[in-house]
Amino acid sequence: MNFPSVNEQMDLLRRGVEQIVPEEELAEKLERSRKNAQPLKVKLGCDPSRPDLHLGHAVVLRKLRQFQDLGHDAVLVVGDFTAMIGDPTGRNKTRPSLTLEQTRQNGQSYYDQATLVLSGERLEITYNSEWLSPINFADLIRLASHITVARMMERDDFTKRFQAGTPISLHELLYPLAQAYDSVHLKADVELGGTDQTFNLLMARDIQRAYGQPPQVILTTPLLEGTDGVEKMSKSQDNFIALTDAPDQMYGKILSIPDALIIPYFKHCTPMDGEQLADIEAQLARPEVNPRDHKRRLAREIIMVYYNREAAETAEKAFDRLFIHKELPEGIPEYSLKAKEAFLVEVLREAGLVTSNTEGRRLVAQGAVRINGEIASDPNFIVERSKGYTVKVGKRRFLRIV
RNA sequence: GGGGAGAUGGCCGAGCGGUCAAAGGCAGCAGACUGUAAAUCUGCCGACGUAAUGUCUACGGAGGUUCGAAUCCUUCUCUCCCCA
Repeated sequence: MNFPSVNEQMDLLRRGVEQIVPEEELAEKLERSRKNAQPLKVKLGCDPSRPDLHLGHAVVLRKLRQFQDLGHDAVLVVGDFTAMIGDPTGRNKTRPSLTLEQTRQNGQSYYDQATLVLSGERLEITYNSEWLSPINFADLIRLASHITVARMMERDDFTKRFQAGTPISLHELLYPLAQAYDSVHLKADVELGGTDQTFNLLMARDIQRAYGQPPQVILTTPLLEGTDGVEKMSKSQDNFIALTDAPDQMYGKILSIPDALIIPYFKHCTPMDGEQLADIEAQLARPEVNPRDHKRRLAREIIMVYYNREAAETAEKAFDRLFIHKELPEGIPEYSLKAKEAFLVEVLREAGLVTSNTEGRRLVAQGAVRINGEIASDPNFIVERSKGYTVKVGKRRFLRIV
């Protein structure tokens, strides 16, 4: 196996990374791996309770991909066992405990989505129930004995919650230990994670040492802000762009991000290098440049990462038609009336455009519903079969009634 | 082990016997404006209902008092604080 030079590897790996702890150790590990022609084992944990991946996840996945491209081995650890604890980083205290079957399904789905970014080669997927489940109480005591309460409470969100008086269950303290033990079991050389994982990743270093292993190097990637520009991208905030979003959806979502996110998104979601980024940044600084044009480019670039150039161009055209020229999009879902006639509002609800009849009425009252281009003002409008209607609700919900 | 406080809509948080589908804020949705940006302004924001001073469901769970309870009582579950 031929690895690029250590300097070359470091240059690439450092890019877009928040922190490498400790950097010299990574260089040493790369050096040794090169000398012995032995790839590094790079670990990334994934949460099987939320199997929907978005651009935020892609930041760290892309970093892992770089390791793969350099010739190292990626290990995805599906935290099916730790999911029973629920990562205390999340605010949700109670997570529905998943059955083994569900975690396997989610794990598979995670894998399918992750390979949109990762290479299928040099990729291993593991489930931590495999080694955590057989651990007995004595093992657990031994494991826990290596860490003091004070050390555990250093973790930012534990401290905060403790001070704020919000409950911390004892088992939550075990989460970092469990995750750390994963690294021991796998003999990980490197572990990747978002900056919110820093504590957990560092914990593994201590535990690995306690078990007589060389500690892993940790590499953290920034948390990408969501489309609202305020909160971190997450499904629960509904500010995400899913990896599996259709090109049209991606395009629309990207164009609605605040301007301040243009650079971060270019940086973390596209293959642009430092020079190209600087160039875009310089252009955006000029008053005569409309940020929208760069946003359009950003949208195309991101779509090209997950689809291809044609898809990007098609999405852009569809967008222009819909929002700039205010024409109808292609592929409007159709709904065939079962009865001879029906209340429009009920049809909308059945078609999933609104969640309740009340919401539908409300929207009609607000002038948000158009029938064949005309604002519908009658909440009791009745649609008749075979008349054919094109209905628009709000800006982006369409339905063709036949 | 003892004492005290608390659990309200997606979240935060007011209410403390009727006028409460529950103030206010955030989030969300819609309209205006625009670059589907941000900011701003306006309206909406449990369900059902053509509409109503209408019906149903809802203030941790279960009972009870009352003409009437988010509000009072009993009990259960959960949480926080102080003392030991």
